[in-house]
Amino acid sequence: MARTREFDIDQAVDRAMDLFWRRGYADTSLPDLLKELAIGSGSFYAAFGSKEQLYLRSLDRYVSLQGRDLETALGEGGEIRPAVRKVLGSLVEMDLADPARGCLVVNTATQCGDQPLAEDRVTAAIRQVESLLAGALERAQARGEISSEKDPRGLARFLTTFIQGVRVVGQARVGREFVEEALSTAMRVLD
Amino acid sequence: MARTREFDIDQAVDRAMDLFWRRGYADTSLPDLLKELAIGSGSFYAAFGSKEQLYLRSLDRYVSLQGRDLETALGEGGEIRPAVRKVLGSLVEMDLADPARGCLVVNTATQCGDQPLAEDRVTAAIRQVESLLAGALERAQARGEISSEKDPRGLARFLTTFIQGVRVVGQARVGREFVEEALSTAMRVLD
DNA sequence: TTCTTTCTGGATTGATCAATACATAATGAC
DNA sequence: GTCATTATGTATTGATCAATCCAGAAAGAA
Repeated sequence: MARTREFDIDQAVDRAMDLFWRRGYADTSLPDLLKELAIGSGSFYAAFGSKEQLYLRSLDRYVSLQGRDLETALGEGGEIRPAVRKVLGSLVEMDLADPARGCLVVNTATQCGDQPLAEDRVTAAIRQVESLLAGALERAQARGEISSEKDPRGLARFLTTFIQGVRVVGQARVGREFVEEALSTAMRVLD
Repeated sequence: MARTREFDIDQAVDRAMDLFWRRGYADTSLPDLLKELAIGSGSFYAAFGSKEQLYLRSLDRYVSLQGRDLETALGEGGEIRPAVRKVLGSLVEMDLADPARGCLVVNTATQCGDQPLAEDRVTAAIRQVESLLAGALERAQARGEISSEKDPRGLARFLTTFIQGVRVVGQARVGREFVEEALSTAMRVLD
């Protein structure tokens, strides 16, 4: 039998995700990654194939975690309006706490202009957010929290787009008040 | 006296802006720039100092052009609602026509995480959009097009944030219908 | 133990990067 | 024409990049 791997692959992906998130694809060099993961280049290529493949894997991990969080926030059985408000508010808090990060999906969308594999993942991630929101809005409408005249899909698409805007403006360091006012105004489309 | 420059600096900045816009900062190499501008490296460094300086100059040019367009679209004396709708719609058309481009300001915000000079320009660009929108909304409110109960600044900040979201989602290739529905829903905050 | 297999990490590869050096060309002042 | 000055483009620099090579180490099977 062969020698066993000395590091945990999933944990390494998490660390790589964090580094790519903070510094972007181009500004994260292979030496940076090797140092962060505390492995040598032989182990790196044996485990991940290439920098690009690890990036895609990190992105998948990010989308998975993000989706789980959103699903939890929207599925707790509470009212839809405070739930959505809380989701938006937590994005603002994240941006204020660490403006350099932003959203890995948004960063990928604007950085990897012609990488088909990355593009597909970005599209899927946006669709995932739309889908989770639409489901929650439909359930809220069935419960009578949202007027039956409203279109849950349109609302979901609006919120999905607005969320991406929040992630961008959050990186622009315009201050809490700016984003909070935008957020409060956006919430009115649910009325 | 000295030899005269054989190329037009402003035109070169425009071309560089276009290239940076399409390919991003990291993926635009110096040879790429030299080929696009049709100059040698000597001329390049004499005229622009460095790749980074030319990028900042290109970004300034972009923000200036963008601001002028927005000012024109909002200042033509027409009604505010069709004007805003037209601004948003033209962004959608741009994204559909050339999804790889997106918005140079958004791309800068998400790519240059720790470049103070770029950060300041991003912040200023967002504030510029906010300011132009707030002015137009105030004028519309004075004209009675917008309820006096509404807060123009809050509306402007909302629209500014939403616009950034449109630019991101436009790059995500989710299709025209998605963005159009988001846009129609967003317009309802002006009612 | 001996063998096969896989992991490990330092050394190395060739490519490419942004930026500089430098010889030459062009310009107007004199 | 002569000269000082600046533009131009090629050749070159040293650094850094992602990726590969390879000798040695660790593991279980026999």
